[in-house]
This record gives sequence, C-alpha cells and structure tokens, in this order.
Amino acid sequence: MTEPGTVRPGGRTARVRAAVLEAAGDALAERGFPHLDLADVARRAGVGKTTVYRRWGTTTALVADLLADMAEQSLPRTETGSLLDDLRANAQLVRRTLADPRQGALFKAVIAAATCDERAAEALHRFYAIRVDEWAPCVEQAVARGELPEGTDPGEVIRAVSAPLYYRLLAGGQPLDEAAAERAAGAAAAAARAGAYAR
Amino acid sequence: MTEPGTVRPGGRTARVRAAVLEAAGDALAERGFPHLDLADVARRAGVGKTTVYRRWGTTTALVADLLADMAEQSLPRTETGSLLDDLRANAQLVRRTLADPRQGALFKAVIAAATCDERAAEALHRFYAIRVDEWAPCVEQAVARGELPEGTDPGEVIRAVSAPLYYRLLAGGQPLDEAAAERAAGAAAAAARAGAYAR
DNA sequence: GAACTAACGGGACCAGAGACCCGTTAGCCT
DNA sequence: AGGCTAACGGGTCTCTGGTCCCGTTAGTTC
Repeated sequence: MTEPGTVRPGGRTARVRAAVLEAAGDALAERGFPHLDLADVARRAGVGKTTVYRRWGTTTALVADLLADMAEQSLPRTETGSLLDDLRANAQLVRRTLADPRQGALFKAVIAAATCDERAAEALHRFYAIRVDEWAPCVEQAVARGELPEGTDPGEVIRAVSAPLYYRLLAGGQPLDEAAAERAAGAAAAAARAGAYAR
Repeated sequence: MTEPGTVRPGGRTARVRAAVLEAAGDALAERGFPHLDLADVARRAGVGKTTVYRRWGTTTALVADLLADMAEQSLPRTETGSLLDDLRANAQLVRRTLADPRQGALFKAVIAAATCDERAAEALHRFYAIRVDEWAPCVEQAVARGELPEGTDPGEVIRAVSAPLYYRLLAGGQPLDEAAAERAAGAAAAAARAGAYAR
C-alpha cells in the first residue's frame, strides 16, 4: 500500500496540502503545539478531518511536513562585502522573523514539537542546516579575504549569530530588539576573528 | 477560598508535592510535555488523581511549580580565578546537564511547556535569571581585574556561554560534546574581551 | 471524453482525559 | 490527647480528540 497523496500529487491533493499546512501554521502560531488538534486544522482548512488524519495521522508528522515546506522557501542572503555587515544582516533577519508575532510563535511551536518527536526534530535540523548552508559562504569569503583565521568553521559562526536570539526567545525572555541582534552579530564576529571557531 | 496546600503545608501535603513533582519530572523526561497527563502523574506518584487536578489543575501549572522547585536547588558555581576557566566550568556544567538523558529531556520538555503558556514561561525565565545571577560574579571579577572592558554586561556573557549549547539541543541537532562546550566558553570570553557585551 | 480508481468527506463510534461528589485520613492547635 | 477541618482519594460521569466505514468527487490515462 502506498502513502496517500503520492500517486496523484497534483490538483486537489496539492490544494488540500497547501490549505492544511497554511491552517496548521495558523493554529500553531495561535495556540502552540501542545494544543494542536488535527480536527481543528481540518476545520480551518475547510477540509474533511478524515483527510487530515489519513494523510498526516499525527500532529508531529504534520509539523514535520510543514517544516519541509518552510525549508523550500528559504530566502536568499544579502551580500555586503564585510563579515560584520553580513552577520548583522543575518542577525536582523533572524530577529525580525522571531519578533514577528505569527512567525515567532510558529517557530516556538515548531521547536516544541521537535522536543518530543524524532521525526519533527530531524525536519527541524534539516531546516536549519539549509539556512546555515545559505549563509555559510559569507564566512568562507571572510576567510578567503584574510579577515578570519584559516580553518574557521563557517556553520559554527552562523549558528553563533542565531543562538543568542533563540536563547532569548525560548529561555531568557529578554526582548528581541535590534540591539540584541547587533550584539549577537558583533560577538560572533569578534569570537571568529579571535579564532574561537577554528579547529 | 484559599488555594489547597497553603494552610497546612507540612507533613502529608509536602510529601504529596514532592512525590508529584518527582513523578512529573519522570513523565516529562520520558514522554515530553505534549504527552504529559495529570492522571498518569498521579498514578506514578501513588497519589489520587483528584489531588493532582485540584492542586495544580493544568499541566502548565504543574510545570511552573516544578520549575520553581528546580530553581531552589541551584548548585553553586566554582571559582578558578580566571575568566576563561570560570566560563569553561560553567559551559561544562551546562553541557553535562543537557547531555544527561533525563535532565536533557526534562529541559526540552520544560522549554516546550514555556512556548505555549505565559506562566510556565515566566517560571522558566525566573529559573534562568537565578542561574545567571549565580554566575555573573565571575564576570564582574574579570572586569575588576581589568580582564574585560568597563561596562561589560555580566548576564550577557553568561547567557552567551549557554546559548550555543541550547541551540544545539533544540534547533541544530549537533552533538553536545565537550568540544562544543569549550568552544562556547572560548567564544564568549573572546567576544567579551573584544567589548561585544559592553554598553 | 470515458473509465478507472486515488483521494476526499460526512457521520457514527470509541476511548481516555479531566470534572465532580462525597466519604476518609491526618495536620495543626489547644 | 482530642477535635476541627484541610487535604486526600476512590468512583462515576461527561465531553472531546481520534478511528472507522462507506459513499462521493475528481486526477490521470488512453
């Protein structure tokens, strides 16, 4: 037996998937992952709840699919020619995303889902891996320019920019203001220059 | 009407609370917050489920109480006399905690709870505020020694040590090994020395 | 454009989480 | 030590999230 949605992926099937993922995002942003209810998602999407249970089955599978969808729409990075400015652009992008009411709540919810389900966690890791890969070149260029020591791990630098912002969002509770983003970028750049991310 | 447990806080009431919080920690570590079930907690604790529903009512309230309890048992920091070594000690402590199967899962679950409930989020923020306050003096001492620039924000430095480790735990999925902790401490120290956390 | 069948949708059904009632146990105070 | 009553605990009821069945709709292929 094949998974539903794989034999006739076009037309209605695709429309249903789009509507359900959209509705799932809304529900997650509004109520958080623990309150995610597939019947409610079906109602919001204007779709039979049987369909949602059959195609996704569990809330975590739905979140995993939503993450796969989000990963496909990764936005391109900007290029400025200086490491600090590139990292600042990245930090502000992350900050804007997390500070946005809908997006911020959605990311919280998705992370909550990943904490209790292996599949969702994998989908989340893939999502961030794609984001990191998108931005890694700006670190590589800085190494090539001689701004950073040879052997600096690009991924570590990019993650170091995001980490304090996510920490604020999830654990610390401090505001996600522009100053925080500037500090995150500045700290990552300074640490990288000092060779903290070189192997 | 008073809250249950406030008029006769000793004896049985205290025993029940301890048993329930212990059981709640176990349940969270094993199944994660979204699967937290008060009846199950009651069963594990060997306590009537009515009691749990009456005293805590919701899963988020139970988590908030658990966090308050965890905050009270904050362990003292070590002192080494050098900023880098203090931060390394902190990083390794955090790493050990998050890498421990039970503790790590518990922290994940607690963070998941905080993503969808304001009270749980506040309790979590309080917990981390206490931890940060415990460790902030080592940064202040480094400033006094002239190791760090005047005006360095101690809390920011401490949080900068934890942030990459939590990012790994929740978002990135990379292993929480000792090298990661060393890098977190080294990066925070380097950034602090460069004045990235000075106002 | 007709047939074949994947995929959807409504509604009945089931199980388990959470609320409630009321009798029992054991802190706390004198 | 005895009484008052806060707090616990078993049993029952309800209501909602999740499953199943079967008829309907609409991609896909020739």
